[in-house]
Amino acid sequence: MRIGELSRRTGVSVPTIKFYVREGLLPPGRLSSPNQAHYDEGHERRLRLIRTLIGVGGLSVAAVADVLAAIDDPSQPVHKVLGVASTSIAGQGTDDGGAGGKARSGAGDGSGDGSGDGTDGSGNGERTAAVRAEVEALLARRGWRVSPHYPAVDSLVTAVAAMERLGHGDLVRLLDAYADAVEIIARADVEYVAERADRDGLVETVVVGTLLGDKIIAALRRIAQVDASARRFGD
Amino acid sequence: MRIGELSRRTGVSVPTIKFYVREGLLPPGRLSSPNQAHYDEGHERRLRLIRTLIGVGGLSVAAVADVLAAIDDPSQPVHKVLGVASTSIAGQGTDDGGAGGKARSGAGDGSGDGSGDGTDGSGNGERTAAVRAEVEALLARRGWRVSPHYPAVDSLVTAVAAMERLGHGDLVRLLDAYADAVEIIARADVEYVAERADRDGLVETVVVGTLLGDKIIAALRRIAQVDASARRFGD
DNA sequence: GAGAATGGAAAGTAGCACTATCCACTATCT
DNA sequence: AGATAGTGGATAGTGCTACTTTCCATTCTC
Repeated sequence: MRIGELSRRTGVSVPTIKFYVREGLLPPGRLSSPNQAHYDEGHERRLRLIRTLIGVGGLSVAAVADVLAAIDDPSQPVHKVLGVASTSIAGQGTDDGGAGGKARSGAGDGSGDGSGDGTDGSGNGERTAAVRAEVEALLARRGWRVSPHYPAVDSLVTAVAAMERLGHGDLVRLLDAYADAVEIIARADVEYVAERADRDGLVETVVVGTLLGDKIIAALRRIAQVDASARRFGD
Repeated sequence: MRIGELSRRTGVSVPTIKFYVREGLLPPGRLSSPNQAHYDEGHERRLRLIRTLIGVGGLSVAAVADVLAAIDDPSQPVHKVLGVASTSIAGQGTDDGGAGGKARSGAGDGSGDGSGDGTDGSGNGERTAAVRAEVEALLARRGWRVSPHYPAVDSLVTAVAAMERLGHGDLVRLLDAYADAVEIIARADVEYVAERADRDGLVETVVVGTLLGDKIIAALRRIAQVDASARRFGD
């Protein structure tokens, strides 16, 4: 098929498709003449994936490029790809919290206010270190064997530290219940992956399952909260 | 304190603070003279919350404005605020999936591409309806009593539909395990809220706990996946 | 009373995700 | 063979968001 049909089938405009090709999200079509290219269902599939990652997954175009590059690289082990996917998600949402002053720009900065300590938000550095220790204690308590450099550990530390900074440190008590719950989820995730021997598109499945899975879990939590609340306090 | 100190304490630049005041995220300081205003710890607290919502929570400035307005309105029941928070999160991530073409704008919409069906991506409308039925069956099976108009239900439907569209409909089988897990989480959440009688700042706690809680749960899931995977397949 | 800080308004900027416009072709219909 | 629509490739432009910069007439602080 040619670009027009690809556009019609996916609902993505022709200029946008061209844009994705330029950005390296979508491989170019196969040229049959200097200005005539053909696209196949692989392109269509990929394009749908891109739109979902951007639209439902909330990733930026650059993040999608990273994720897709990792998916396409057959030498990447699955967990590495997942790492890329996690940090790509995180890239648009897990950062800062009241320290330096820049959250989205990232131009020159150069550690402008690198005063020894104290002058800033609220002795941020040591706080984060304390939280990190707390988190590592949790992992040890759980017997979860994971490298402390795994990006998700950083996300966890960032989020917990943010809670404490806001004066909601009490919420940390919920972490053990969350860990219980998450074990169930992770077991199901891994079980699902384990039972399909076909490695074809497995990496994509993992990425989709993880990214969209997060959205699903968040939505289910809201719904379950409503129900639990109704149950606890009577209708 | 004056704006300079507020800035120093929180690490947010003076112009940015002014910007937040203009946008209605932060109430203006109390004027003592025509050009001299005072800010208190309430402002500081609020400013930290804003930065966290934007930075860690990934909300847009407009979404933060909505959430804060809901938090501040004492006539809003907690679940309504949560609804606003959910949709504010969703606003930057749960939409589209391959149909209309715009994903981030959201200006006038008015159900723009209401073509009967077919011409578009892949008979999207009926698919979504089927998914919705599936989701409602899940809720019924679980005995979760929640209005089907609750925004989280829409998010859930959107995410599941996106999975199916990508050819990963199999993943839906994980939903029951997720539901089990999420019940644990929601019970803990509600329990936590229930045991603090002080309604002071309770709404804020719920919002923070929900928004940051999602990040925490996602991070924990990644970590637990790594562990479960190692356990399943041997080191 | 001099220099720094403040409030308020308005204009400017950087990044992002597209979108529009061109151009020289090619495909297809008639 | 000619008209019309579609194509690849490149460059420029658009709209939106989240700030920044620049002003200026005060006001605080030393």
